[in-house]
Amino acid sequence: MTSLSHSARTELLHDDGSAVRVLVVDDEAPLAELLCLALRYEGWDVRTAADGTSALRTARDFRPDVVILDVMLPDMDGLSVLGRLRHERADVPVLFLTAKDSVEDRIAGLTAGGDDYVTKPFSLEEVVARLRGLLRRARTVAPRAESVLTVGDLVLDEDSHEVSRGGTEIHLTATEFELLRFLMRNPRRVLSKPQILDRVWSYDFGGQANVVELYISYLRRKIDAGREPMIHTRRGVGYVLKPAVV
Amino acid sequence: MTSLSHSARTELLHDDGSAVRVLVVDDEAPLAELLCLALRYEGWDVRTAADGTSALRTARDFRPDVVILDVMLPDMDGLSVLGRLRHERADVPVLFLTAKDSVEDRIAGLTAGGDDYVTKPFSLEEVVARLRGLLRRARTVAPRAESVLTVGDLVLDEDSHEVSRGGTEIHLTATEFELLRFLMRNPRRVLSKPQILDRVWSYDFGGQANVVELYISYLRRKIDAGREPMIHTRRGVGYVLKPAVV
DNA sequence: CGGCTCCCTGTGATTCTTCTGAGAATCCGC
DNA sequence: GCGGATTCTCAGAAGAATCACAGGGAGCCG
Repeated sequence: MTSLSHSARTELLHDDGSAVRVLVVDDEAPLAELLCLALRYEGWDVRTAADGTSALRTARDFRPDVVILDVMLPDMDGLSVLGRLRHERADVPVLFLTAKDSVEDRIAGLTAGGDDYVTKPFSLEEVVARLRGLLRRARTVAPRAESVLTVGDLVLDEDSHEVSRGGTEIHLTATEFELLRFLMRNPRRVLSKPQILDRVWSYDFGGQANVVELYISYLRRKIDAGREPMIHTRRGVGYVLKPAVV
Repeated sequence: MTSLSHSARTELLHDDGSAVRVLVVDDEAPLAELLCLALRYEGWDVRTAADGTSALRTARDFRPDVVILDVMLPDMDGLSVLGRLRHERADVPVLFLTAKDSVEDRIAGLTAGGDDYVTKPFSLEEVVARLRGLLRRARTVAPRAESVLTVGDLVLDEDSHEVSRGGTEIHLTATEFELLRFLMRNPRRVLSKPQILDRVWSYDFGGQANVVELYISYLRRKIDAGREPMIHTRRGVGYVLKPAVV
C-alpha cells in the first residue's frame, strides 16, 4: 500500500488533508517519548497521556484514529480505560502494550475484537507495522487493502509473512523478516546501523552494532544469492536497498 | 501479530448498503463488551443492552437483524423478553446465551423456531459462526448464501460440520473443527498463538498457548497426513493455512 | 458401572534462532 | 603499496520455540 520513499512519508487518512492521529498512553515517560518520536517520524500526528484519566480526556478532543495503550497504568486498569474509551468511540482500534510475562492472563480476549498487542520490550518497526495493520483494517472495512511491499522483483507480504524474489519463495527468520521489512519500507535510502538497530531491535537491546552486519549478510545470502544485488553497502554510512539495475 | 480478518469482512444485508445490525443483550458488561468488539470487527453494526427493558426499547428503534440474548437477565426472564421481542418483530432470529448447566430442554423448546444457542463460556468463533448461520437462514428469500469454506482442495461445511480434503472425508473433533474453521476464514494470513487462543477457545480459558500447538499437530495429522502440507509454521510468529502448491 | 471419546496438562526431545567473539577480507586515504 | 578503519564471515554457545507423547480427568452412552 505504501511505497513511501521518505518524501511521501506523511500518510493522509482524513479528507481534510490532516494526518493520522495517534494517542499514546503510557506512564513511562522515556518510552512514551520514544514512541512519540518514531510515530511523528512516520508523519503521524501524535499526542501522549501518562494515565487513564488524562487519556480519556485527550481522547475526547483529540479524536485519535488509533490508540496505543499500556495495560499497566498508575491510576486505572488498562481494561477500564479501554472500556470507557470504547464507550465514546466504539470503533477506535487499540494496540496494547504489555509486559512479556503477562500475556497469558491479561490479554486474553483483548485482541479478539481485531485489536492487537505487542509485548515489551518491542521494536519500533514492530509497533509501526502493527499500527499500520490496524489502520489498514479499520479504514476500509470492505475492500481489503493489500499488505504487500514491493521493491523491484522483491516482494514481501506482511500478512502471510512470505517473501519472494523473482517468483522464488525465500524463507526468512523472524528477525531477518523485520530487517527486510524496514529496508523495503525505505528503498533507495541509506539507513545507518544505529538507525537500523533502533528500529528493528527492541529498545532495550544491549548488543553490538555487529548484529546488523551479521543479519545483513544473512539477508544477502538469501536475497541476493547469485542474482544482481539489491542490498548495497555505503561504507561509513550504512546500507541501501534498491531495485537491481539488471 | 497481525490480526485476523478475511476477505469479505463486511457483510451487507440491506439494500441501502448498511451493515447487518446485531443487538447484544447481556448484563455482564465485560462479556457484552467482548462480543461487541468481536462483532464490530466482523463489520457488523452492534448495539448493546444490559437488561430486558432497555433491550426492548433498543430493539424498537435499532431494528436489529439478529439478537443475542442472555437468558438470565436482572429484571426479567429471557423468555418474556423473547415473547415481547417477537411480539414486535416476529421474524427476528435470536441467539441465546445460556449457562452450561441450565435446563437443556427449555432451551430446546426455545430454539425450535429456528433460533440457536451457545452455552457459556463460549468462543467468539462459535458465536460468529452461529450468527452467520442464523442470518443465512433468515435470508432465505434471495440466492442462498453458502455455508462452505474452501481453501485449495480442503472443504469445510459450517452447517453439516463436514470436512474433506480432495474428496476424502475427514473426521474432526469439535475443537479441531473450530480451529480449522478459524484458519480457513483467514487463509494465507499468519495467526499468532494468542490470537488463535482468543478466538477459538472460550473467553475464560486460562490455559497455556500449549494447546494451540497440540491441536495444530492434531489437525496436521488429519489434514496434511501424507499429502502436500497446508498448515505451515512461521516460527516465532504463528501458523498459516494456505493451498498446497503442488 | 465400564468402555469410549475428547480435552487438556506436563515433560522431555528436538529443531531452529539469535547473538557473541574473533579473525579474514575489503576499502580508503596517503 | 601501507596502515587503519570498516565490513564481512564463520563457528559455536545459549536460548527459544516447537513438537511428540503419555496420561489424567471429564463427559457420554449403553
